[in-house]
Amino acid sequence: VKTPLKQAATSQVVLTERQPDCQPLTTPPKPKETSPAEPWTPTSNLKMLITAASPEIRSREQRKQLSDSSTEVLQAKHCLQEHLLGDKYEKSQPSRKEKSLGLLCHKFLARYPDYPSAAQKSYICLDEVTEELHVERRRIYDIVNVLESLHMVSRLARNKYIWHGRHNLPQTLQALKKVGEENKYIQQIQMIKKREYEHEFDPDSEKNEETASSLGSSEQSEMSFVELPGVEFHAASVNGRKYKSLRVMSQKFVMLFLVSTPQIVSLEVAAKILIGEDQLEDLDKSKFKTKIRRLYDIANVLSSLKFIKKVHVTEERGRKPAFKWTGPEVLPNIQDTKLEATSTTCSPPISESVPSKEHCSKNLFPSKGKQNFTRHSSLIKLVKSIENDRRKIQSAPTSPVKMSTSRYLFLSLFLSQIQSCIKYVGLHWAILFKQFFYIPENWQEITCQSEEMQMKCALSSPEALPEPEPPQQPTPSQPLGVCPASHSSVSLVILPHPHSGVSYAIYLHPSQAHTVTTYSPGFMLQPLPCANVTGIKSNNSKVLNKITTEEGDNQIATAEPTKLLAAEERPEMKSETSSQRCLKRSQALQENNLIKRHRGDEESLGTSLTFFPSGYLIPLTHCTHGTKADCSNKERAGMCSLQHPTYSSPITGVIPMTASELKTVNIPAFHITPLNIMLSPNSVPAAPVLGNSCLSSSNASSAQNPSSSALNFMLQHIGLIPAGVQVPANPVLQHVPVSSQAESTSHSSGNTNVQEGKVGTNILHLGPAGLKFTFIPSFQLSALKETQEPQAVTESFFRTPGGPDSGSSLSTNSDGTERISQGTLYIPQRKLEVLED
DNA sequence: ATCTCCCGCCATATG
DNA sequence: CATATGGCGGGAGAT
Repeated sequence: VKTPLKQAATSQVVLTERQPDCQPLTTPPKPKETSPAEPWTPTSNLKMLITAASPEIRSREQRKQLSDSSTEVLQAKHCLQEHLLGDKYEKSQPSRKEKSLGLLCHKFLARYPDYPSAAQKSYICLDEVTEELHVERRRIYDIVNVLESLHMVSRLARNKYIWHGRHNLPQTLQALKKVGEENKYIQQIQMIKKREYEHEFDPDSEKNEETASSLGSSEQSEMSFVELPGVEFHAASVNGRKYKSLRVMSQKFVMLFLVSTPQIVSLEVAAKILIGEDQLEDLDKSKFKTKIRRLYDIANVLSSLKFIKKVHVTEERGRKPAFKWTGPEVLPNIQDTKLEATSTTCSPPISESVPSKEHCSKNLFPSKGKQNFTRHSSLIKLVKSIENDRRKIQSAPTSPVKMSTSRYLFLSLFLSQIQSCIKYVGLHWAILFKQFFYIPENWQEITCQSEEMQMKCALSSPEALPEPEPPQQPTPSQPLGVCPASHSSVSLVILPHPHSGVSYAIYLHPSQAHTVTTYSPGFMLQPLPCANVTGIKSNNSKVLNKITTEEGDNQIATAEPTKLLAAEERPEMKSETSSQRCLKRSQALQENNLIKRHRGDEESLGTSLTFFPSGYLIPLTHCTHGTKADCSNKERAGMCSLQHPTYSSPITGVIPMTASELKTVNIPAFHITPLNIMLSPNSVPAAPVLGNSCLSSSNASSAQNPSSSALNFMLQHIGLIPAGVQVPANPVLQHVPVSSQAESTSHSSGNTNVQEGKVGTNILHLGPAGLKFTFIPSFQLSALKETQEPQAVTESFFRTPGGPDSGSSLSTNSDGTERISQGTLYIPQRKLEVLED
């Protein structure tokens, strides 16, 4: 609530901050260096203030309030000075620092609200900005590019950008994190460090090159811009040039933070990784320097955003500049509604969702330009319909479903899938579902609860890979080569939204659509045995140098609770399997041709199927949480964060279970009765080209996001799956004991009789169409069995590489600043507290 | 000396 | 073709 206000105020001040006569637009003469001996006049006082404040500004951003107030003071002084002294006395020479990109960015950001409401859609006119901020255009580009990489702005046209604020942040970061994981950045970092380490003794040989290339070659030769559905680049044509290098670099940089466990990245490492991606081993000195320069540029902007802050890592080599992530924590890939779900009622406030309907669709279809989507109105209708459902349900007396746990879980999961589909997938699918499924009146309610269940399931999977996982010792249960290229034909890129399942994009490679019939990219929620959990404690600390970090600035180390909060949630589940996932990526070229190929394939496929759910985007975020800014606010650490731990970690006791106890949560495979649905060609939406389509992401997605399984389900169901085809179990689950013995069947809408502890084949007759599903579930509810010792798991999670007694990973310097040793798990205090419960 | 990173030339992309 | 973008790296201020 306060944020907006503050912002408004700030922007005002800042806008007027710059003295009109201050400096000519041209670079002021450098001389200055005024007489050192300055009398204690108001002016000198001011100067002091400026010099004193200036350097800290960036770092001080930590404490928003403080910062703002000081800034204002500063500015006030400034004005005062002006009035008093007028022009004769040239104001303090801008002194490089006052022209820093960071400061500039600060001003830039001050002009716009963090969470612009639908109404106040703010456009950014570069001309105005450059003028008002008194800067060269070039600089603005730097800022805007970085912001664009975070989807905080997007280009509309020449000189025109639109401001999104932080609305997209959760999605963006989540997406970036995912991509980062898929990119094996963790390993790459490891490798760089390792090489560095080995270089000490064997400075000459590039023996490790093989290692590098082995990892590097297979890796994505080129990763393009990560887009967000609904925020795509307007000029689709642009999508495939070397351009936006800064943008991409920025994204990658952020990815590094998001994937590394102590969220600290040194410039050196970052630069190397970012370079290494393009040119293999081009230890070109100049190139490196340039990269560093750029990283500084980016870092400055990110700092202004308070996403990172400068620190220093000290190791044998000495003190190296690095940055620490202090931005919003990326939430685990869980369904939305969790927040609501925690409360007794699961239905989100209607008042919020209704008014933003318009906005919703607006965002969905980026307005002008060729409409990439053509079902504007229908989608609105869909949204409306969904909201109506909500309304009904809300008003309706809630009658908690009574059923056995297993059955409940089963059913709720299923319903949840439906819900997800309807919510995210889009009109056609939604219609199909509404048409063919019988959905209980209180399906929402059930679903909400089920999502909680899902979360539990999902969390139960030990996807935690702390920090240094020696690449050479794969965990036994690790599904290596899980995604054969041939099977990766369906590229499913899902960008979930933590709070509200905004903007999901489904990306299907049409040319290979047929292969879908034989492959179900992970049709399970969160499989994976917990075997991994035990293998989590990582060692291999050898490669890691002891690193301590210290606050880059010498600000008072006021124990900022918010900071801790922000930094916490940390030891959350990191997809271990992700590191093993195939990294196949479609080329930009393919992407560019995507649409065309769509057409062609449509024809070639003939009647069999013409359905390319390539991108229905329903930014429900804006619909249901439009005004939830306060919660997702950057300072959200408080309330929201407090809740996250409950879901973000398997060790918080949500599903307390020991590794041995954790069995399987196997989502049923489906036997699908034929269902031929024909969709008119024009029902095929244009494919939103996602800059980055990871073919293997389907696995990742499904593993992390229940919704993806729903999508898979639909893909199959819609007709991509021939009659009677038995969807092959996902390789990931191979080791899972899928018992499919008894077959208790039941007919009647939604009335399965999955019984606790009993596994069986169930057939569901759903809806008037008589759609028949054969479930071959194997629910082993043991997964949900409550354990009495969550603590055990906890400990195994947080064992430090050096051993249980290697000391706390968090210590304090004499000056009160944090000291973080790399190679150990960074366990924020907050987290520990939570865990202690 | 090293860390930072501003400045603005100039190649490209856009319209 | 005129502009808008933005890659790039020299070199200077900050430490």
